[in-house]
Amino acid sequence: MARPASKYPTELELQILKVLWQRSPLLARDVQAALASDGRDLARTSIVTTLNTMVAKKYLKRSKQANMYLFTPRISESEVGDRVMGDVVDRVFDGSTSAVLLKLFDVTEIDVEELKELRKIIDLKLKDS
Amino acid sequence: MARPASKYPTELELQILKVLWQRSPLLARDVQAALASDGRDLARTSIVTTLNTMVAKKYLKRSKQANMYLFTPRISESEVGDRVMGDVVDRVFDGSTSAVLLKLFDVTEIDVEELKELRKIIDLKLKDS
DNA sequence: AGTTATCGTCTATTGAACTAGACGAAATAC
DNA sequence: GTATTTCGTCTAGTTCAATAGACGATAACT
Repeated sequence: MARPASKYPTELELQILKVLWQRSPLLARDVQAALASDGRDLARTSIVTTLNTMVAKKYLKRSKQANMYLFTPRISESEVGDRVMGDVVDRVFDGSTSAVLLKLFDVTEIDVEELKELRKIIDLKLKDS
Repeated sequence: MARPASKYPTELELQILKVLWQRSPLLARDVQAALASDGRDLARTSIVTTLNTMVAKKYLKRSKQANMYLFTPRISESEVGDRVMGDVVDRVFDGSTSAVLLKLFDVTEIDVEELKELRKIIDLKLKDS
């Protein structure tokens, strides 16, 4: 009942993770500054509150440095990608990988280089099997 | 501000849409029955409330039939796919289509037939450009 | 030493999603 | 013709995410 907790990082959490994936560990204030320079201007306490819930969710870990805390990711960018794609594939596209691929081709612009790269990957996969 | 509204159908909304994409228009009670047989057993009023918010969001339209309402999707399966993939690509994968593709290959099982199919699509795309 | 800035914790508000009960109107059953 | 079922609307409670203020402790500046 009630609104369910999201299965993977929310919007703000993802923004924070992106900052920390680039440089970590960081102090809350540095995270705040980074988000601010990305146009998301939040009060210090908003950041701190969110960082702490992310620690509770195991997205981050926290370590004391003198009298303040440093935050480090506990979940990798790749792991988040896995979870999100996994969920989208099976909840939105009913588990059909090819449906997702077709949609991708449909929705986005892919340049020739990427297409060639992709064909290489496919050929490799085909050899494997 | 508070938690923002989701950009595309939520979990329950998606389940309802899937029902209606298969057969529509339907009465609230039929939607309820369909969800129940998928293991999601909700009170009638829960379904009705949700259907009405979906009408407000323009995901559905409602038409009176005698003394009750029939519900029909106003958004297609393909459109939802577009929105979800679009958001995932640019929010989670920073707009990198190839990153998404690699992740897909990584996360899911793709059989040989699908791979061949996909290569055809790529070759076609390459000819186009 | 006294003022100012900085940290962390705790408390609080708002809005969305999820869920369902109360209630009256209308249709159906007996 | 009364009783029961079926609808729709309205109201309401719960949880989570997002946001931030109040407040006390501590550190830094002057």
